[in-house]
Amino acid sequence: MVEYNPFGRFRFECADAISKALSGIVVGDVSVSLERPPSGISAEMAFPTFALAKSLGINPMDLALKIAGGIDLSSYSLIGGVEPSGGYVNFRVNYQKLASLTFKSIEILDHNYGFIPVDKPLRIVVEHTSANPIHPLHIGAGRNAILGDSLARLLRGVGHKVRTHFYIDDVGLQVSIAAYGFMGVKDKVKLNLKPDHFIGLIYAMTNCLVEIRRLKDRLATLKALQNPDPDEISKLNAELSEWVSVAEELRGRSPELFEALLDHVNSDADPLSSINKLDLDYERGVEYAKRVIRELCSMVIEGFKETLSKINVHHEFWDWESDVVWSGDVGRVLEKLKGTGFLRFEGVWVFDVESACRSLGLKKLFKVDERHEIPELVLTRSDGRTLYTTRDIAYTIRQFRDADMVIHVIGNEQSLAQLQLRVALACMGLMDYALNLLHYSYELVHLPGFKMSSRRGRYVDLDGLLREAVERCKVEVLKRNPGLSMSEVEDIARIVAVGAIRYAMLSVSPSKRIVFDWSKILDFDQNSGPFIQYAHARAYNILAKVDWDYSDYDVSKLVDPLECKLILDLAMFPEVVSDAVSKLSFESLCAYLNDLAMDFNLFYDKLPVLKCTDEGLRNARVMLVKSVMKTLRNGLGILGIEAPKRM
RNA sequence: GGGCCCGUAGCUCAGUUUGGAUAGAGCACUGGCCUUCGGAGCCAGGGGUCCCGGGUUCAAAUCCCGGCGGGCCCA
Repeated sequence: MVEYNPFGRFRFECADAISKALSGIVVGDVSVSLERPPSGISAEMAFPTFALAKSLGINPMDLALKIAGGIDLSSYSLIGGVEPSGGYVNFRVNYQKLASLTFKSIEILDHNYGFIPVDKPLRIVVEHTSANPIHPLHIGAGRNAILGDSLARLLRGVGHKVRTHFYIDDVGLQVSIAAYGFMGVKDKVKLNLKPDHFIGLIYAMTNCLVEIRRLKDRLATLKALQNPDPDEISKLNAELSEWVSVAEELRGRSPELFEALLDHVNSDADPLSSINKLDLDYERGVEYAKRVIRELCSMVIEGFKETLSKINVHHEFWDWESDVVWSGDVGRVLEKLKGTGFLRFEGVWVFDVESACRSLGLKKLFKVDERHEIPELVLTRSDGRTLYTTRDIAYTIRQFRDADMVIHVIGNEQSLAQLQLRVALACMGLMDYALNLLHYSYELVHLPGFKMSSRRGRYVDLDGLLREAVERCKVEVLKRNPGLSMSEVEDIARIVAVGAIRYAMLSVSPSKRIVFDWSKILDFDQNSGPFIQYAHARAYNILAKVDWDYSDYDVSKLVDPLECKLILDLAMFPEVVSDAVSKLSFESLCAYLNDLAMDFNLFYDKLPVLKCTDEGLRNARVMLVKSVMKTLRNGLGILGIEAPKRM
């Protein structure tokens, strides 16, 4: 017999036993809510009688006694015992029967163990990472990518049809700044850099030079006045000197590139308007602009793909924001919104989100406090260019073409824009979309000491983080596996490093900001990816030495508390996964896998498998180890962490 | 000024959606285990006004109201 959810089976039996026992005591249905007793209580499931006792006007202890006495254990297979304790009815599980059911289920379900199939599979779009294509992915984008990728793995696991999308934000001023610089140097300077790093440097330098130029021009204009405002002059000077020091920093990274860009900017009478023109031309689809910006973005995206694949992240679709604009979708969205009566024109088009919410009664639907006035959204610039959120409305509608649900994995700072987006959809009569769009919000990664700033070229990039982590792991792998070839060492080190990084990102709630700390990410002790991977490798190596037929195993001999704990852990895995699905979060799953690894290490230390002299017990332990190995592997799979055979 | 998020051991965090028995991990700290299937391991120990104040309840870290502190967004 196969059971997708062995512990759930036990839970069901307990609830059934309670209901049957209650039918002799209470009339009518009572909802039976069971809970896990705290450690220290020797029971696996408990029913608190307090609420029911109160409604019946009797003492909880008496009620618990009465219920426990009314349960006939003979009709249940997994319940090993029942007893009243205070106001609780406590159930003990029959470990041997649970083990038998669990082992068989894991054996047969194998890679699918843990995933209880959903009744109705949905078509779900997960859009994640979507970093600006003008600099390398930094550590914050890494958090986004790892969360989004794991969400996709989790949802696929239980049967949803998931598509992952990367939204290439190639429209907008920042890309135009990078492209402006790129145009001036692309045929002159060749650096031996990964393309995204090369463009990142061009972007930071160009932005810096243009800023300095802008500030100098402003100062000159200001000083030419009759009565210049001294406060403003000193403010501009302060800004200028900050950018000058940024320039020094950047020049040091590549003097050749810096000088070339400096020439380029200096030879232009008005760099800012050149950039604005490029931006406008790109949005209009003018050929030269298309050529240069697409070339630049494609280079960066090649770099992204390389980086992402190293941390086991892959996107199926790469959508260009410009395609949405050029297709006319954005224009149609704007027209449609104008027809709703919630737009007004004051040089630019403004969307009155608050009155839209009020007349359509959206606040309750979107769980926004009625008293909260939602700020309006500016949709266009004065020259007709659209703004980011406007384009995002059109893009979201596209995402829904072939999907029941769309998940946007985007930082917490975008929560207002994402709310305004939902309101816009609702106004356009797309209420289904508005309700099935989920902003999966996460806090950014902070760097102690200074603020990360792509505009200033200051960030911790993912490639660097990974390189550092792999180097650190290589030392450890070499120490433990002296016979391996360098490429094997490299492979294992990469697997472990990625395990460490992904676990570090997934084990804390997305709503908590992460303060970046090398020592924490590279800590391979308990509560880390490598700790779990290590338990897997240990289990694998025991099994690799088993060369006999162990199908004749005797679960009744698994009586040691260490064995029982593992059996319980294994049986509970599917409920942990369901919980992750319903909360869309990974913290409990991480904690579970860490516990399972820890419980396995304990067992490993105390109870021999290969050297066990009792044959039936030895074979049962082999089954236990095998089940642990598969469960660890499946759990790590959700987190996008590989389960190594050695490390 | 308004909104969203966060506040639990020296540090990093689970637990809060759905209230339940003695609030859990890891790191760090102190002391132990190297004749054992891999020591990235295991065992023992100390460490708490669950930010504060009210309220609801048989029962509050958890729910409600009011504050305080930090981050972000809008202005």
